[in-house]
Amino acid sequence: MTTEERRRPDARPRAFEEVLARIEERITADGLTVGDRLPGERQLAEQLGVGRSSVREALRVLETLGVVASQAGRGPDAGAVLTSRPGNALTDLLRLHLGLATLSMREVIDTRLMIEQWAAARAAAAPPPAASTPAASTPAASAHTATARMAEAIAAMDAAGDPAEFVEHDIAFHLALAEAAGNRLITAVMRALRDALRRYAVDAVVRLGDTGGLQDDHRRIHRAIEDGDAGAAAAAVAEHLARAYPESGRDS
Amino acid sequence: MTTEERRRPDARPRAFEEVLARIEERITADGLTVGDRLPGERQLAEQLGVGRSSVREALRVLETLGVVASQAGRGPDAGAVLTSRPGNALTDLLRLHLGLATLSMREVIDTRLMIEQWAAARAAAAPPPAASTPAASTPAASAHTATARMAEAIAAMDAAGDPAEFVEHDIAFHLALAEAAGNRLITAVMRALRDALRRYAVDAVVRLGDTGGLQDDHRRIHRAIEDGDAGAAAAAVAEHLARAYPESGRDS
DNA sequence: GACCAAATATGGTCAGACCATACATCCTGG
DNA sequence: CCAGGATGTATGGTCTGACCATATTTGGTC
Repeated sequence: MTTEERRRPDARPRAFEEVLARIEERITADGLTVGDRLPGERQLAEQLGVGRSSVREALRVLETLGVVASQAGRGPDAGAVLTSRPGNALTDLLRLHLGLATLSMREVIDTRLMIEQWAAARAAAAPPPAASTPAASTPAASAHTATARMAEAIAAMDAAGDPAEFVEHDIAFHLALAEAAGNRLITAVMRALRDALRRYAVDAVVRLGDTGGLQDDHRRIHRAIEDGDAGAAAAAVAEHLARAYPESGRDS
Repeated sequence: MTTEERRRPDARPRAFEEVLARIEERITADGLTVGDRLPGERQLAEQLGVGRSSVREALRVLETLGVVASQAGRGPDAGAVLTSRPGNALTDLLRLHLGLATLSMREVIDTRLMIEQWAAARAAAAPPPAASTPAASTPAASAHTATARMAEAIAAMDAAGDPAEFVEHDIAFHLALAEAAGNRLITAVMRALRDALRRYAVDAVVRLGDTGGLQDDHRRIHRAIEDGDAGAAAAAVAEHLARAYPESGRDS
């Protein structure tokens, strides 16, 4: 009975939390968006009546959450700039909690299965609306629709020389699949899941030996999406994941 | 072309990043787990050859990710203790990126739909294995299986006096639904989604006026899960979410 | 033995200093 | 007038040292 509700439910907020709240307030109130700059650390400290270290801790939190990125030096790009990188936070979150055994590999794999089935069905049901993703997600993909990148990834996997290389393109394939659904939140989660499973995936490929079956699955998924057959797409994904992760990860 | 790849891809790591790596290394290497204590900030600083402020920034990051919790004072519970609260990080992540317009409400709602359909089907397919959740998720739920809590939430919604109260129990219902699937990662994501949508949900209830339809849905979902009918459970969830969020959230 | 006061360990915060970096500015030479 | 380098300066990154707040531990006192 010693450790019972040991949080800080009340407790007056710490200085950096106040800074955090004020910065967030400023973001929503002033309508700040990606690319805008925050005041310098010293200036912010003075404005909010706190020490610079408290400001720094708040900025560190925001950086962890993928909301700001700091750059030293001078000029338009220096200082704390608002960004939008939720992916790193999710990746760190998964890695650390997997390390702490808070999450099991099985749970991560099941989550991935859920996302991919959903994304495949969704991508098949809704054809790419002209310019793929509306907002800034992957600025590099202009003429590249997600399905086209899936096809490229399949070809690259055919040409891959070793398991590690195969997995890299496999990651690209499944990421493109998630992006095809056009949901940035799910894309970010998918990216984090794949990062967490990267090593695991290499082992799986090595264990299988032959990647022919996997490639057959990939082609079937791709075709089902292009044909607009949501049911077939989801089924193909389920088969594929079952082949890649056959009941493994029964730990915990 | 001014802002092109402005990250810090190389750049020698900052001190707090080194601290972060060493702490994570220690966690995995020494097999530290929830409840274990880290050395004090001063001691850690000396061990790693950095200033205390760098240690503090690293701890702030870990706290943001829900891996440690710090407590002042003295005694067994003081200091930085390893915890496991991935939920807060996800909630903050969603809230901030919604504020930055990196994510749209529609994307969040669609993600929620995906999770609930999956969870309902999963919960229906796999009956509760005796003691619901194995690890520490909601320590209060000992004799309470997830489905039992769903029934309780339905009753509480019937008795609710105002929309805010109704939504609170609605949240409990949907959280129990997610927990019924027995995946802690998905439960954590679901909790974050609901927190992000809380205000939105109240508006939706007020707009609907009558909560009878929602309650019918809730009962149908609950019954389908108890009957083990995965298809009916998923369909009921889809209908329910369509009723609650009818094409709204078309922003961005 | 019970109770209260002092010591102490811990995180929280601040102030100031210095370094590294990278753009801005100015000065010089052609 | 322009090109190029030297200097200036604003920014984040880091350390040191100090002090405060809190909560346990310790020890003294009745």
